[in-house]
Amino acid sequence: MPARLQRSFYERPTLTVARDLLGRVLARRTPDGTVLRGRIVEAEAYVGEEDKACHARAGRTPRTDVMYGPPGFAYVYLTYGMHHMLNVVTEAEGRPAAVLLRAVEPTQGIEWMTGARRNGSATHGRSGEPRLHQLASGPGKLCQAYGLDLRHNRTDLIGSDLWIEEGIAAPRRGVATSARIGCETAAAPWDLMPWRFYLADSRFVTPGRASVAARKSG
DNA sequence: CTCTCGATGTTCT
DNA sequence: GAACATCGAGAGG
Repeated sequence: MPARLQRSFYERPTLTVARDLLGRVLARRTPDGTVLRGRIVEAEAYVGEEDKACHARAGRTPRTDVMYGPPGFAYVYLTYGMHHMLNVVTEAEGRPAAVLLRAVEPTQGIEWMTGARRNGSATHGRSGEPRLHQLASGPGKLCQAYGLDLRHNRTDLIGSDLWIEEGIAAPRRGVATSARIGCETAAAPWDLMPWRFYLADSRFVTPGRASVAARKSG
C-alpha cells in the first residue's frame, strides 16, 4: 500500500498544506471493500477566525468544532441543502483552519464512482462513455463520487477508511492560484485572497463557473 | 457555448 | 428567517 500522509503533514501552515496536497492521492475504502483513488488537482485554504470566508469566522460552534481540533481529521458539512463538502483540518490544535478539496482526477474505483452518481448526463456522454474529467470536478461532485456525507465528519485521515497518500507532489511551476470560488460575499479582502490552488494544466478542475467567478472578482 | 434559476436542509441570527 | 465554500437543467445565441 502506498505511503499515507501522516499527521505532521497537516500540522503546518494551511496555505502550505493546500498547495502541497496537489498531486497527492485521496483514497477511500468503501463498506463493500472497493478502494477509490483520485489525484488531487484543486484545493482551497480557509484560515482562522480572522478569515471572513472561513466558517470559523463565527467562532467555535458545534459545526466548526472539528476545525479547532487536531490536524488530519475530516471536516464534512452540507451546503445548499444537498451538497457535501470535504475539508482536511490543518495547523495545531486550537487553531481553526482547513483545506477544502475541490477536485480530483479519478484513477481507481471509477465504476463505483459513476454508480454513486446516477445523474448520467453529467458523468456520461451520449454514447454512454464516462466523462472522467467531470466526475469529481467540484467539491459537491467529489463527495458524491466518493460517497461521502455527514457521517464522515470527524473521520481521522490517519486511518483506514479515508486517507491521503503521498502520490507525487506537484511541481511548484505547475500550480496556479485564484480567488476562492463562491466567496464573493465575504468581507474584503477575504473575498479576493488568492487561496485557491490548482494544477494549471489539468482538465479535471472546476469548469466554467470557476473562471466566471474568478473573472468577476478580477 | 453562455446565462439564469431553482432545489433543499442545516446552521446561525 | 436568511444565508449558504453548489450543481444541473433549460433557454437562448
